[in-house]
Amino acid sequence: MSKIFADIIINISHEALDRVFQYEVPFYLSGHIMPGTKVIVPFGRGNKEMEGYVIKLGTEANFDESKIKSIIRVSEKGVSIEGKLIKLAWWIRQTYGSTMIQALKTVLPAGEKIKQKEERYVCLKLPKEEAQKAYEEAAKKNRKAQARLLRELLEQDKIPYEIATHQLKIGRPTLSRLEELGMISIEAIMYYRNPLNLSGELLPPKKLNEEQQYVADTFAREYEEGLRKTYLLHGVTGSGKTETYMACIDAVLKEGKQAIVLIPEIALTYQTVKRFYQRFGDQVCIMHSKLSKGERYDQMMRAKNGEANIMIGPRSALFTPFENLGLIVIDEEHENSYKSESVPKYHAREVAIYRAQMEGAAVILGSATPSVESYTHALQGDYTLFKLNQRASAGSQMADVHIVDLREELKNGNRSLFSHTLYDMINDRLAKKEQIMLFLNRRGYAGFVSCRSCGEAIKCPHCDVTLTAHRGGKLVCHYCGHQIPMPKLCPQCGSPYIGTFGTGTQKVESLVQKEFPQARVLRMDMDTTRKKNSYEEILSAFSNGEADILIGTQMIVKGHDFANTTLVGILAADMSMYASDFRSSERTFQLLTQAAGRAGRGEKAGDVVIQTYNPEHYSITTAAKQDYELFYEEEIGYRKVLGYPPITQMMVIFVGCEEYDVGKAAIGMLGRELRNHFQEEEGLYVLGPTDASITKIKDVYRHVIYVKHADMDTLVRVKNHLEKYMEDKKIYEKANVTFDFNPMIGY
DNA sequence: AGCACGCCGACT
DNA sequence: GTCGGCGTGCTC
Repeated sequence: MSKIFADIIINISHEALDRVFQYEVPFYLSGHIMPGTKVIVPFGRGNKEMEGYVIKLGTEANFDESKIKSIIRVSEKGVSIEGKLIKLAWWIRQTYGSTMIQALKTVLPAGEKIKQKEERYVCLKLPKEEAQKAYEEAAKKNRKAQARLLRELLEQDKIPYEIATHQLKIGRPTLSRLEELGMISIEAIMYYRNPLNLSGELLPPKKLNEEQQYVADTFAREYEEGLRKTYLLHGVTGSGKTETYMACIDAVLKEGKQAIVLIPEIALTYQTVKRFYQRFGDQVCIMHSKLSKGERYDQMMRAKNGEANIMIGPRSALFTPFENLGLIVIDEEHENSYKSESVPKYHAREVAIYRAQMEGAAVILGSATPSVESYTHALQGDYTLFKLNQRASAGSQMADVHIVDLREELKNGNRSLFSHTLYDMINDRLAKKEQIMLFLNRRGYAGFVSCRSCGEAIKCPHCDVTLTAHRGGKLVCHYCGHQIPMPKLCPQCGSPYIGTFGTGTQKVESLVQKEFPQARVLRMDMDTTRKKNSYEEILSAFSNGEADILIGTQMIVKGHDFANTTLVGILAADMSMYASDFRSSERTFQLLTQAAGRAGRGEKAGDVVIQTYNPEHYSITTAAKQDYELFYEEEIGYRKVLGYPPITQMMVIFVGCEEYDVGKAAIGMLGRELRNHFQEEEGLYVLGPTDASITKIKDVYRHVIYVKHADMDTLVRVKNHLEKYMEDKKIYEKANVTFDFNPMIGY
């Protein structure tokens, strides 16, 4: 029988965390040891007994076998939260493809070490006179390091650890020796900051309507019975999903458990968080990408120490180290931001369900426009489906939706951005002092520059995309940020007849100002929200009535309720439908539905105008009717016919390389190996290798292979085989290879 | 992080 | 010579 080796991370909060150490698993422990298990191992020259976590088991030794020691025993503490998270990291690594280190970095609380450095101080323990004596003695006896440190400590009795080691050049062993002698102490000063600084009175829960109450009651009953299910809460915009979540969280807290609430980054605003604070007070903590590392660490520690019971945050909050996790809520579960863009490319929904299973927690997914994946699971009975069909606040009703055919407008000689319908309605609302939102789906549409003589669009020299015209005569690449001044002549043929096509938000803004000079206009897009709180500022300015018209991209359709907004104009609804991936119709439907849901949140009725060149496309007609089921039927039909997720599972093998030929050779090898090794595999479908549709980004050439199969397990097997193959052939050294399962973006 | 090793100046 | 302080590097 062959030996079993375990890769182990030693439990020390140092850079050593970046390395794994291999130990042998003695036969009497085999079966007791798996990824996540905390074990005691002999470490270092003195074979000091150290705690470590097992992250992987295998039969191969990657180290001089004679030097490999054995695990002493399983740590009696059992699998703690770190162990669970490490096991989760292992699952993520297996499922999505990445190194263990990459997986660990996504899972373990970031900034642990950084925080310690910031907060650690060297303090003087002796009274002044004794310290003075000690200093003189040290100086006399040639204990230079001690003397340096003591002189400094006599002036200020507390110096940051970093200063001591770097500026005063005191070695770490010296400090610990002095600490042992009782002359100094090394203290980590901990204090928790509350980043939102919300205090004030708690508000009693809002009265739930019948539908909400039914959901909350059913959930609470099943939870008390010990059932841990995944629920899909399909609630129309404005149906009060948040109140319903809070009622469910209440039920979980009553059982002494903790809850994680995932929210898309963009919706994580003061308003949202405030509602949770008002209901649950100090039990709430938040994660936010704009918090500093230290602040984030504080929040994670509060969670770990049981000082907080509810964590609200984006994707990464999923890894909150709660010891007693009882519920994970994913709000707006269809959002793209739940899929990680970097390796490991995990989906928060799938990881949430796995973590919940592992720790005995329930999951609630909520959306007005559930992802096709989740709805399919719900129909199959994997998830329990709840529906909220009514708007929560009485008197608020669904808006009237008008579809305008832009082709007709064009025929009638209207070449402007605004159809007659929209133009009239804007004037009407301006007269009534009601507010208007204009939504432009800018992706792939913002003003690009092309030559009328040769037809060439001006491209970024580093990326295979057209540059976007910005105000002030600059052309900007939205992928790498490259900027050039607007050329006078076509770089291809030298013709002076070059011009801007398409419309960006900046252009819409100036057109609106020209057409409606009396209106006060606010614009919100990537450019105006780059600053720290500008997103909040713009929205609250609009909410306070400081502007009549808000122009923006996707980000204006999420979350916020503006009672006085009675008109939403979608200037060009088609633009997300021609993207190269299979989710484009779904995305269009979601966007339009969410945008339409912005109108008429108050007591006044609202109107939505959708301008489109494809008025008969199902994602537009069904969004206009706010009919999710109808959309779903159409969409799932297409996915079935074309073999796309969730009917068929899909894996993208992506190769990025600065040299085109090297990348092409690498992906060619993968393609051949894939076809050879799996030619017997029933139902496996391979497309490619081929150049990605955007062939170059930031000077990196992109190649892809698409692999499809009905079972995800088969695709994971393919991935595992290729990972091994790449290691053997050293392909990783030549090119960057990543895997993406059921991608959210086109390649 | 802890431990050993090897370097270097001071003192019996 | 040798002792003790100090920095460096390694740990499966």
